[in-house]
Amino acid sequence: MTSEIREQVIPGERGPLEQIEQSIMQISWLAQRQFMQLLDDERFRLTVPQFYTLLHLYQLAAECKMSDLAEATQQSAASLTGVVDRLAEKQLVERKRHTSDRRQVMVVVTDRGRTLIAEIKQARREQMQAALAHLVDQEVDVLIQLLDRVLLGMTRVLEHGESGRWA
Amino acid sequence: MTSEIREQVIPGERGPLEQIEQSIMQISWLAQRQFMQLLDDERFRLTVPQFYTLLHLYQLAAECKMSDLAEATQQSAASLTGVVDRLAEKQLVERKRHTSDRRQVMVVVTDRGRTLIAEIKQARREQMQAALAHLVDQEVDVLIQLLDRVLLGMTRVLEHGESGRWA
DNA sequence: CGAGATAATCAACAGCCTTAAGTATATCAG
DNA sequence: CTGATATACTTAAGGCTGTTGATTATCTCG
Repeated sequence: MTSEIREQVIPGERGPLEQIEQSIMQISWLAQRQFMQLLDDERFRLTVPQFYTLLHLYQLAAECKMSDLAEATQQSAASLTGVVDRLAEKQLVERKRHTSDRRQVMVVVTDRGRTLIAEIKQARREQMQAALAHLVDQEVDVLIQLLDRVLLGMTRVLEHGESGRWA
Repeated sequence: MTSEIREQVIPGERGPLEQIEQSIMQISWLAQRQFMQLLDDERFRLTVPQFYTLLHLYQLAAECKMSDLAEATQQSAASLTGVVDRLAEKQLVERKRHTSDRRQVMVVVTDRGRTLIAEIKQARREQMQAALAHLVDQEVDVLIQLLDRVLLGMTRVLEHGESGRWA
């Protein structure tokens, strides 16, 4: 895996991995904060976990059982119950019982939910456009490819970790 | 600012900006979730906002008044009060009064806090190493540069936004 | 001194997180 | 069929963070 030594751990030294670590941490933090504020807008009135839950259902374009939804969105089942409660109150999703196994609860996004997600994604794209305005097209392409591979690496580590946890 | 039209908004079409938007959103979400679990480890027992607050003080390497800290970490003053309360309980930071202006509260990281941050950064780097193991050195370099520019764009938009908000 | 601005905290309430316990349904051995 | 066990989800309690609006202490300036 680590066939070469990219970084010697000299205190005070900053290796490339540490730089990426810091950049990703900061981008994650800032992106979440800004997104939180965007979602708080009167047009949307969603929280971040609510958005990601709804987004997953939107992208799936099919009904999804609670436990699968919990795993996909990295939330505990107990947490997800509350999130789906609030989404259902707002009529953005609907709960149904699985026909044959009545223990399972299936969740689907409603038309209202689909519309809302589309609006949020549009607003988010405008934010992104402002943040990336100074990158040229070619850089954008490279960035897309690299981000995809980072994402792949992160999800893979997640899957391999014992019961979804790292540490 | 948007001198060229990179993306026509055709519903259902996926332009490059939308791809970056999605990648960054997903990476942010995953990174935060994974980091949350790492911080929950018995060695650390921190929350994400506590970590970022402590990190800022660590990087600053100087005392910082509450309002500056709130702005730097994108938290409301009211929220930050509680976060600093808990960090102080754990003896990771200390509160002091500004000598001349006694309204201001200055916060400093303690030795204990510095040690903890260093340990967390080390653990985080190991996670990152696993996630980025399949990138070659040159890609890592390019990624660093692009992430820096994304970060710059995001912070700049933040600063220009009315009272720190977008939307 | 007194009015107003500024810095931080407090109070009340909602949402999400964790852990542990509880409920309903399914499965399977005897 | 019955009873034990497993599975899927919900509920409950407690802690942390977020919001808004009020409050306290201090500073500044006329």
